Amino acid sequence: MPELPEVETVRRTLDEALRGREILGVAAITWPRTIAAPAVDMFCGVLCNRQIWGVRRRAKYIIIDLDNEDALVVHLRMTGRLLVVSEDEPVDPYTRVVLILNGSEHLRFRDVRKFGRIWLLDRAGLEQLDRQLGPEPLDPGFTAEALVNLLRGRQARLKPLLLDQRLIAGLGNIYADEALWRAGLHPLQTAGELNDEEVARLHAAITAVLADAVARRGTTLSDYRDALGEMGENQNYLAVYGRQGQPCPRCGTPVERVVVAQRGTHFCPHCQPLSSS
DNA sequence: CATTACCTGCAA
DNA sequence: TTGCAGGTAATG
Repeated sequence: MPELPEVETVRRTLDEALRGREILGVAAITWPRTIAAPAVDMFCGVLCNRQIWGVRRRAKYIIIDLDNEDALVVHLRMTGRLLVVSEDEPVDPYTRVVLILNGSEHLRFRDVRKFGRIWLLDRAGLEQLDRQLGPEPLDPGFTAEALVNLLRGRQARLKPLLLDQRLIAGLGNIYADEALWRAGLHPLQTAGELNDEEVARLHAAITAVLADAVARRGTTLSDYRDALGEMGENQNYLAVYGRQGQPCPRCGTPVERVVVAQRGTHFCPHCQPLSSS
């Protein structure tokens, strides 16, 4: 479900709700595989009576910094939600982990498909995670020149490359398609064949698509909600994702859907020609 | 590079 | 009943 804009929106709402708060204990872990590391006993022991410094994001990971320099790291995968609610709120059947906060509230992890994972990592673990991930596309250091260097010599096609978190961190299936549409580039285009002007267009498209979606608090197609349970608005502004058969907003040509690297891929055959330059 | 696995719900 | 879904890791 969630890509960079959704995770960033969860981070912001979570930081507001959790900064300075205390985790008093673990009320329930009803799907233990959610806890990826460490073992559940140690997980609960370390979390008990920890204060929360703040909430950060790296790629699609939520990082909740704790007062002992460990961090609770959460990946929502497809259907995960992190919710701050009153302890009186009924626990719905898809809730997998419940943490008890001071002030009679819960931090709940809800996840229909059980793909989401939570880690309790020390500083070394956080650094290792960071090293596995490519640059943050909304950081100032992510320039068009940086993207030129990342794509140079690459034989892979653009769509799968944009989904590779080791190259650029945070894009997923929605925003990869939206960025390629905005840049006027075909998803099957060989990355290394782009000229500098095309890479500059792709860079501008990636940053604009992500920034716009953050401003609209993410895309809610079904499961995604922020930490207060609110939906996003960006689903009302998608150009091609999920719009196969409907007119391209730029030229009116019907949007096509193909499968690339096992992922549904949406594009405008007129605005996104496959060139061989 | 492609396929499978992890899971459940929902629409066709 | 089948296939598909916003993600990623583990296999050939």
